[in-house]
Amino acid sequence: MTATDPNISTEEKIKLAARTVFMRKGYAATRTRDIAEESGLNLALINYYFRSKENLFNIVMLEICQLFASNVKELLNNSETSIEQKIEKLVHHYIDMLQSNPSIPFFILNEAHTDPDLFLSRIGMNGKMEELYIVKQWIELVKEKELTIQPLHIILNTISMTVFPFAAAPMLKAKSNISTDAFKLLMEERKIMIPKWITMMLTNREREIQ
Amino acid sequence: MTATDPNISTEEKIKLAARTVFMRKGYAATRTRDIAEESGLNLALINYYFRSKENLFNIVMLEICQLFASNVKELLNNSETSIEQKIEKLVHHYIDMLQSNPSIPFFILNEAHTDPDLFLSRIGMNGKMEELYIVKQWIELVKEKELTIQPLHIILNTISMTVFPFAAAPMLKAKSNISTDAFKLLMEERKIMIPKWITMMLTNREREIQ
DNA sequence: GTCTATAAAGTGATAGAC
DNA sequence: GTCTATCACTTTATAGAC
Repeated sequence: MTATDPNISTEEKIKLAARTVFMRKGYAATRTRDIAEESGLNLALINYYFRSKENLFNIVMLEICQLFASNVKELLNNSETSIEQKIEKLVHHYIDMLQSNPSIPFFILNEAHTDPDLFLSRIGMNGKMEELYIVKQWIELVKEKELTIQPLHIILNTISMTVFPFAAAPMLKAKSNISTDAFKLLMEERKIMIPKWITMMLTNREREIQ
Repeated sequence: MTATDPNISTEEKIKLAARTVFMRKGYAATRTRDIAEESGLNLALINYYFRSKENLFNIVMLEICQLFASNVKELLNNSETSIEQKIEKLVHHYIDMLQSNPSIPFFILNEAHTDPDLFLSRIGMNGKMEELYIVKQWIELVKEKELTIQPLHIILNTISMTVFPFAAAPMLKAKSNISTDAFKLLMEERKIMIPKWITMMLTNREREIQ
């Protein structure tokens, strides 16, 4: 399904083209002419269907952010799964999703950097981290295993190791001689490895790694 | 030292203001008027001193990228230090530098995403990763300890856990109730923890973590 | 609904006074 | 060197023909 497919509506064509260009260049660097060109349609149709560039952007961004945040809150708030299971599911979910949409981290960081509060309200993640079930589980685990580590470190480590490689992929591809296919394989490896590394951090007592 | 300090030259004031605004908003979203306002000076002076917005940007970006890349290549290519020492130095170097310049990761990712090759040639890191001494050390270590892990994973993990939190800081501050000071302390903790986590990944044989 | 032509506003750059 | 005023061009948005 591309923006020039004859079987989809004009409105949808514009939205698909906008999604492509906004993700590639960010809001400010994107011209409505770029979107018109990408969609193979006329410039005036953008305003006919979406009233303004900003309105079109808000619609596109909302969809991307919902994709990025979908299931994650529920996953972390599930009282039926263990911490290890949550982390494994989270890592799989993000890597699978980012393999198909590798520009999302760049896009998200860009928007979050420009206006963090607006961004978070848009993706419906207003709830504080502290209220999630996984945090309660973590506090229990820390007590039980006599760990001194903060849950925030583990959350940061999980998200960092999972998401950052996609954001850094353009540099990585230029700096090492890694191809797009090799990068995909690398991330498939990480899908297995990251939960193991996190488990290591979780099961080793601090004095054992000093 | 700010852009409105009366003791520095007009040229330097413009460069400082440009640095601030370009880092905050990226190239495309920055207007020369924003830089003039930030510096407390007149719009025309930007072109008087720097000829064009693009030229000013190139100068500012070069300085930021050199700051970002300074010593890193030498550090990773040093044949006198162990892998663990290299990682510890690298993590300390980046966290110290990013504590003072927290917008750099956003800026770097933004530019690298827009034009990776141009970016890499600008910061003088054209050499391939494979040629660095640390990679040779790693291959030796993998053989010796019977690890099956790729060095690239460890490099990615180190950079991810170190740099990504700064890129994600705006979201983190909005989502958890963490303050700017608490974030600084968190990163000081990570300066100690990250090398330990990496050492764990390095010293545990794969079968032991399965 | 879709197009061409154009208005309206924004933005980088410069001329010329001081 | 520094400022005001303005040009030249780009870009968003709209009017109006089909």
